[in-house]
Amino acid sequence: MSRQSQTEIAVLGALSVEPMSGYAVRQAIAQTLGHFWSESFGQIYPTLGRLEAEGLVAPSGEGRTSGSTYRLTAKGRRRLRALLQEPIPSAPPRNGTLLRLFFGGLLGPAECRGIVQGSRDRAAKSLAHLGRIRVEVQAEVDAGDAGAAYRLITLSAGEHTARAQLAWAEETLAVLDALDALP
Amino acid sequence: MSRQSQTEIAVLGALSVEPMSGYAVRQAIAQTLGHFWSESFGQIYPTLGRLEAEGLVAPSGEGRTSGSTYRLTAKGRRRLRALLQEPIPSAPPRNGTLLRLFFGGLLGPAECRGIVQGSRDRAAKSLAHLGRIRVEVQAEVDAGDAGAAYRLITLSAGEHTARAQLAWAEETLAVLDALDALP
DNA sequence: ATGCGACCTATCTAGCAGATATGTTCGCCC
DNA sequence: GGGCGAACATATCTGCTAGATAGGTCGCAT
Repeated sequence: MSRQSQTEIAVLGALSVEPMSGYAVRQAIAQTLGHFWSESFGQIYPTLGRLEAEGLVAPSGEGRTSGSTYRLTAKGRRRLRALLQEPIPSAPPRNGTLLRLFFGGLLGPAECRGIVQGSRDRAAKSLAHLGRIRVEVQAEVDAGDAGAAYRLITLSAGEHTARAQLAWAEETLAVLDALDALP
Repeated sequence: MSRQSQTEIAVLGALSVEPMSGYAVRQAIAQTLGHFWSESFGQIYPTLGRLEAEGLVAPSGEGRTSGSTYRLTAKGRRRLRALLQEPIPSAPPRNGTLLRLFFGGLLGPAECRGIVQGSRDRAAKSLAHLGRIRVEVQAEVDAGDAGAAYRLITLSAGEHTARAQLAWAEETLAVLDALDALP
């Protein structure tokens, strides 16, 4: 039961906040879990169908258009809690930037600089973005939202990672300068 | 041509160091690229077959057993250099730890502590492991190995990431303690 | 001599991302 | 009021990918 269930957690989790359509689930995941999770329609719709067949979610006739809206059932909420407790499948690494830099000797310092600068810029952008979200979530914490504290925790993880990436990129640009200058 | 080619880079890159069998390619990737890359046999063997058909790698009758050993051809080396220059596909996020903590309100602080401690322990272990590799690679740098400087760069990235994860975990454990104590 | 562990080559299943196709509904400008 | 574009919504297909599984060879130690 360990394989799969990752998408299920995300979908059930999204619906645990409020009822919504498949489209809205995708939006919610991209916006609020965006910096550490993603789902595609190709996953969401089959998953919703399966979850409905199992009685974990149910249609809830609402929404702007003809689109069907789903809500979490009591059984679905129990299942979500159970899934959250399951062991965490190891995160697959796969960092394209590092793969290229590892063979950087074939490219030379100049080309590598470009790659590292791209990485630094993305980290800086991400850090700024997370900072903007932080003030929103902090406001929710101050307003007494119990779950907001946990959202702050995941936000903090993103910030730590982005700052680490930034620091590494600056350090690496200096190293590449030295490599370019010396030999 | 952007999709795929990620596995090709890793396989061609491994063979650029020295000729080896498919099994050894997997070993090499797991050992030296392990902290930011992975490949499975299910990917490696079909890829090797395709690369051979394209003339990018060629059998080089050697190796301990009946197993065929592959070497990089001149054409393959050119292809690798070209692939390294291609734009980097965005890294898929998917962090199972953060997915669970985001919905941590459903689990409670105690359960979350366990998840975060696991994350902290993995980071500490990783940091120690990377430190051991660092002394080896540093020795290669001192011995005048030109490519070793780039290996040091990717190593440093792993260390930055692991330290960030460690710092976040410590910070988060304190936050969870506070959540547990107050309400 | 056999049994263990390493080396080595596959193949299959299901998860998954991204692209694509198709249609609906809304707000708004002209 | 009619058309246009943006957001909304559902669905499917392709190919990459991880992990499991299964089979086979070889050297060596007990």
